[in-house]
Amino acid sequence: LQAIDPDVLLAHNLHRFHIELLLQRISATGVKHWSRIGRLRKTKMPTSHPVDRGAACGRLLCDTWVSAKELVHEKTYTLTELARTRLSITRQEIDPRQTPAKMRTSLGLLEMIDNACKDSWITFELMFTLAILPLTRQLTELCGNLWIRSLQSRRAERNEYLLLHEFHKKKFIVPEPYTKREKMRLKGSTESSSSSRKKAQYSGGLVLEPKKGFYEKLVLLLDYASLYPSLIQEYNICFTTVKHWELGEDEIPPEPNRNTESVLPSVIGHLLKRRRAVKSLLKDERNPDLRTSLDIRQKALKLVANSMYGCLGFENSRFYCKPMAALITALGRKSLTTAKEKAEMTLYDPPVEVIYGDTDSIMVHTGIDDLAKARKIGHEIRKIVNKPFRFMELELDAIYKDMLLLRKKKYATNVVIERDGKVILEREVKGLDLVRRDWCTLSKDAGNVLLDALLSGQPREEAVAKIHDYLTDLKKKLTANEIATGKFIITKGLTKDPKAYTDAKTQPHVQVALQMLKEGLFVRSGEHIPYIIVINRSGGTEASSDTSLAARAVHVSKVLRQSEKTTPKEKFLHIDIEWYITHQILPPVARLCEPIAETSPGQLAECLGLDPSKFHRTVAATASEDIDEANIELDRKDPERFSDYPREDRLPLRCRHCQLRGENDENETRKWKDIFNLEVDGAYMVRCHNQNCRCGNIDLVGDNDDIARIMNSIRVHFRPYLQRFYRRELQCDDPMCHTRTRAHWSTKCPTLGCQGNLVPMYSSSALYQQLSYYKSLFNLDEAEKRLNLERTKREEAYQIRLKSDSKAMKGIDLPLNPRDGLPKGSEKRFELLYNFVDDLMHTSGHHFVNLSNLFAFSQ
DNA sequence: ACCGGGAGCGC
DNA sequence: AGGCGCTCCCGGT
Repeated sequence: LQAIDPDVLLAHNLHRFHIELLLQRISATGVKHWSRIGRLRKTKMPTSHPVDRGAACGRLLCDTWVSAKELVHEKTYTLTELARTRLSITRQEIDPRQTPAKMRTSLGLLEMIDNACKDSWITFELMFTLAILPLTRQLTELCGNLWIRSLQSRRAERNEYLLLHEFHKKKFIVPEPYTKREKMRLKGSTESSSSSRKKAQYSGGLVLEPKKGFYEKLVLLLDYASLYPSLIQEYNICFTTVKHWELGEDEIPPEPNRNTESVLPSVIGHLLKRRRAVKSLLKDERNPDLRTSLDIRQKALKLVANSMYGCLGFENSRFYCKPMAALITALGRKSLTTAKEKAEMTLYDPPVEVIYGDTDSIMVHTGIDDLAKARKIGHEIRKIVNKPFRFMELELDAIYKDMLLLRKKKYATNVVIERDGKVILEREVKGLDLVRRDWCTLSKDAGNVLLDALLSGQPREEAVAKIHDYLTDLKKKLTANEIATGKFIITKGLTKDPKAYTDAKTQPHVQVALQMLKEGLFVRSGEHIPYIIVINRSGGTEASSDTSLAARAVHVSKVLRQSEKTTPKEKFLHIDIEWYITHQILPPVARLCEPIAETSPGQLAECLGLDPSKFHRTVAATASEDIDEANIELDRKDPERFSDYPREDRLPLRCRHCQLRGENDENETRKWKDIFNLEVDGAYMVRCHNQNCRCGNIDLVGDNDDIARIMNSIRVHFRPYLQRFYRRELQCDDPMCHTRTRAHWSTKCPTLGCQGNLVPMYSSSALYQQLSYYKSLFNLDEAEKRLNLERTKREEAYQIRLKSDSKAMKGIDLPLNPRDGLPKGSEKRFELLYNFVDDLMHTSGHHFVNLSNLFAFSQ
């Protein structure tokens, strides 16, 4: 160090590991002049917090772990992972427990040295790839703080310096920071739980209730550009204008006077203006080096502007001001609400619908497929919303195609991207289980397969079939032990040191961490613990205390290491396949399929080889309701129940003769009448009613061609009913509540404060009724019953009329049997058609009542 | 059935 | 060593 005298010390995890390690080794081995790791001669080596005590003062300390956490979004920030994702390098890891053994052989030692060199190089590349030094330098120049502090990612401090400089320049007196004692006193009075996250001190962003479902038409994403910074400008929010000093606890201050521009808005405005300028320079710049540097500059400006709000709500900040933070979020909520309302006030055909929104964005379902039209709608909404604002700007950020909206902050979609006139779709997944590290790869793989199927644009039935096949196959592979151990790894982070947990025994990752400590490994807060759940291995004689989940968690390395061994006796750790299916695969898979009407949790469970009846509970309310409804219909054996069946739901069959000969008038009577038009023409079955028709009013099902034609007509006629049912739209049964939403399994009304239940707008019993209607058209026995009934009625009417009117016509000239007058073989053809509808009913059976025994399809 | 701790997302 | 909002799992009561 003395010879090289570097300006920068670099390492991955420098602050929490390397500096301390260096000093520890220096003191252990008695190396002289320890303070040469810095540039100031010091005598006493600090025992703790060497960086804060200035042990390395005079040099910049660049910690790629710290910087990566601020600059890029990753699932985990180990050097191995960053090398993989950022540099596409596979880094070799060495188990620290192997170190002593390696150090004993020269070959092992060389390997260790080689490894250390490679790690240094990776860290170097990472620093350059992330542009850590130029970016932090920009931040430092902007805010006027120390560079080394920017490298430590202290946003609050950066912010503090920026404001200090600004207020000082304008001759303001700045607030003194609290002293240690004052902080202690404040904390003591308000009490605080040292452990987990604090309760929120004020309300934040508004999240609109999502209209859950699957959207096949285009969806617009409109969002406010830099919402909080532009709110500060728009409403002139400043320490000098918001009357935070005359407020009670939890009061939201009134909107400040907007006619002047105060300090904070001008600082923000300055930052945003400079960013716009840099961005426009970037647009025309061709030199790649300059482009990189300009891009870094615009990023830094954005970072500073965006972090202002967060620091206002930060209790330890010098410029902490809760009322201002609360006012900003309140205005943000208002802005989002007005954007939603204005979007919904537009008059488009079909009407657009705001299906979701979070803090600064609204998602608008256009109901159309035309990209250009959708974009136009987006820009029109944008214009309406932006009209009253001076600074705030709603932008059309993206257009989505095929969107699965599951819950607040959880959705998946394809983003429509136009590149060189071509349209490309790019997957975007937010918040779903499959983007979280605490689900095993197996579970995430399944999730991705499901999304591939659902968002591929193929028909829903096909997608669902693929999903069922995949799950069935997955189950097969799992039972056959064909899945790699690595797929079962679950990773969870420690937020505390393992020994600090009060409920350690209930948490798998804490249990594993404690086990690691026992084995002499370093484990501390912030570490990610990879583990696998194995089968309870208590032999029976021992007390079975290790049946709890936490006790069945084992560190990955143990499972992997044992699989290398050959002796079967030593393979005592068995992955708990059953647990993975029921806890890691089924729940996320079922959640993804919630809006998909073509399947159900029971069916998904069945594919995975589970007892579907056990998963009825999750859907109990909806399913049982449907079963009851359908049963009521079944119990009603009223032969006349379709006599007043709505005209629009009836099957419109036409006589092929009239049609072909052009003998049809506009008159509806030329249509084939179905049997239920009793009042018109008696209870005959399907005859042409055109008196002049060449068919001679013979029966509709004259030959085999007719059968094929009718079957097709039924298919075509039935499709929209099935589709309506598939959409599974629900509405609240509370007459005061007009909530409508798409299907999900909960029957509670999603509207806040409403206690109503959701009922299907098109229920399974309605669908069932439709099928029953088709069936009745071809049921000769039922027709006979109806004829008999009708005859009795007419006879009675005749008797009554006879008493009062001697000239009454008899009018009971009905055939005795519906089979009368039918051409030869018709009866058989009716049977064929009847069976056809019956089949249709059975194949749709499972859609009606999730796996109930109503249709006994389990065979 | 309800509650709180813990984790990890979204914005 | 910025903020709050929102699931989701688990165990305890």
